[in-house]
Amino acid sequence: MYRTHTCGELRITDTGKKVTLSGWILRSRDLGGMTFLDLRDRYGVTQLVFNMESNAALCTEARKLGREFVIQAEGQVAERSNKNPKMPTGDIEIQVARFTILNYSLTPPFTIEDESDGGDELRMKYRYLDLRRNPLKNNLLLRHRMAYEARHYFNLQHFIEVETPVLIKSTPEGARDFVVPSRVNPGQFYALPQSPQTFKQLLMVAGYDRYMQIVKCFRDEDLRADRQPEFTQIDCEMSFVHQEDVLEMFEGMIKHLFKAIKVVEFGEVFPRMTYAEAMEKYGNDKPDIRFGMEFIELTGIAKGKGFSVLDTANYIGCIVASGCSEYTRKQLDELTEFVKKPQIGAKGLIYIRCNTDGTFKSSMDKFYTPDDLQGLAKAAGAVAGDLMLIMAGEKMTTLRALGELRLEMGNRLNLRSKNIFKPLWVVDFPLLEWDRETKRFYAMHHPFTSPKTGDIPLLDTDPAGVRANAYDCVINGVEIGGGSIRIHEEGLQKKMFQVLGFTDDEAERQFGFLMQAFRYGAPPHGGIAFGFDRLVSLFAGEDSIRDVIAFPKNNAARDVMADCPSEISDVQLKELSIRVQKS
RNA sequence: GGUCAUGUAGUUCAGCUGGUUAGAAUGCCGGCCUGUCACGCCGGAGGUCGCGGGUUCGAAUCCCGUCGUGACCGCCA
Repeated sequence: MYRTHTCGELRITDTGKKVTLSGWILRSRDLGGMTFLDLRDRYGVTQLVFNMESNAALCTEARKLGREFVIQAEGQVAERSNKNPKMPTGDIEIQVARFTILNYSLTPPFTIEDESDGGDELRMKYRYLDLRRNPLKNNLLLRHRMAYEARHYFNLQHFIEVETPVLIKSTPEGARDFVVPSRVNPGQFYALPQSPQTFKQLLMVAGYDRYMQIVKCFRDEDLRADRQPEFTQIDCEMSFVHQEDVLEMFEGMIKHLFKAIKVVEFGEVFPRMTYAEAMEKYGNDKPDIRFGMEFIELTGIAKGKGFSVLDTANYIGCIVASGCSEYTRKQLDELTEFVKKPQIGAKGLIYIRCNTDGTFKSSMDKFYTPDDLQGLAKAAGAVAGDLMLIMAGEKMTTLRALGELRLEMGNRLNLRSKNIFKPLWVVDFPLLEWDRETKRFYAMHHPFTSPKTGDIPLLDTDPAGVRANAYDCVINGVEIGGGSIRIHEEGLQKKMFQVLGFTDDEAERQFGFLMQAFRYGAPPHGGIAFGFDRLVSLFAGEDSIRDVIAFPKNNAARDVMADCPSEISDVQLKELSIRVQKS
């Protein structure tokens, strides 16, 4: 028997017990006459004590143990004369009678402590050592509990988890597919699923009614802090539901997780905001509503003073930063630089200081009298002590830029606390998006999303104006999940493919099996998929989903620990009938 | 594909406008220490300054290229 107890469970009430513990040496403190070792396992840390007086030979041996050696120690639980209130086991220690080295360890390249001295790159290379640290361990435990609680909720709601295939048919729509060559079908490829979309719809056709799956999905696109090539979704689908039924069910799941894991309760239903409203007020389809600072449009009243920047703009909007009228020239310059970054691309930034003495100071004083400025301030609801930040230009571009500025101000003013959670549903997304490069419409969500019934006639006259039965769950400015009510009639689905520029042949070749299934009694259905990694990182307060994934890929989609991807042998290539172009 | 940042002991970093032997902390090794818990004290080892080229009397420092890493834009139905 390697252990009778874990390193996290012994307390003062266990004093006197003979116990055996196994674990890793966290650190040792050699005081000469006595030596203390901190023994760590998944459950905690327990202090082992060795004394020269009582057992010189053993104590001498214990001094030689290095960091991260794996040992098994037998001894008696004793009350400490000097207790350590900082650790749960701090009232006791083990007076070791005997120990065995189960394994040696090289000195780890960084310290296995909460505040490690290791950099990102190194910790990624030795991920298994990094995972020994509490922050990552706690994240993985949190992840486990969240998956467990999600399944618990869905089980109570009569959902069943069904596994869908990982080797599936490639389709050109949407993200780039990862492909897998088929050995027995030379020259042909599977794709890894970007999501189990078609399969969950087929499960609805099959009558399974309420489906969920915590499932790996794959997208061969560039990475971000919140994007990995393989990621996990909580994928769900329901039959005989309208949009409201779906929102209610999955809002319930989110609320359950918050209640069970974070002990946070939301009294009322999550706010609903249309896509149009989100863009108008926040310049963003995933607004962070932990703070206000909503846009105020000034297009109608700010023009006509001879300031060409405003006069030629088809949109003028502002945000009001309360209490920021004292911003220095340097701070204003920084904000201007911020919006002029190529990623944001604004031409400039106009400010109006609403001074506490009732006067106004603006970067456009040359064109606007104090009365004019007062008028603008009044329209924006700015009061003495506030700073108005104004942007103008082409409407969509300006809204987006103002949205970025709003988030930046939120950061600067510490309005984005990680301990506050503000969820909402963004609804009524456009069905289609025009792509300038390929000169065609793409489905904003996916091609199976149903249009709002009233907007169906617009499919022929004004496709861009068609709204979809599509919704996103947004928390703190993070898109946590998205879904839609699907098309379940063959006719409408055909129409949709037509609008997307598919010929009947192409539609048949790529989605024939789904279209065929729809001919056999597809029920009305809809669903949603949550980004599980993002949800966990939100709960964990982490900025990157890498911190909640056991073995993530780096920026360049590489596993630096395993050095993957890597080349394969000529034999493998030949078997797969693949020839690699040497560059 | 693009923009920005970054690369210096095992590790995390400092090293100003170019100037003699490249520093600190931590880790590691050795010594001392009987109540530590980030133990303490003393001593020691450890660096081709990512790589290649250039400018210069002289380059960790300036320039060009390249590679690695990170953030973002494009991309992500």
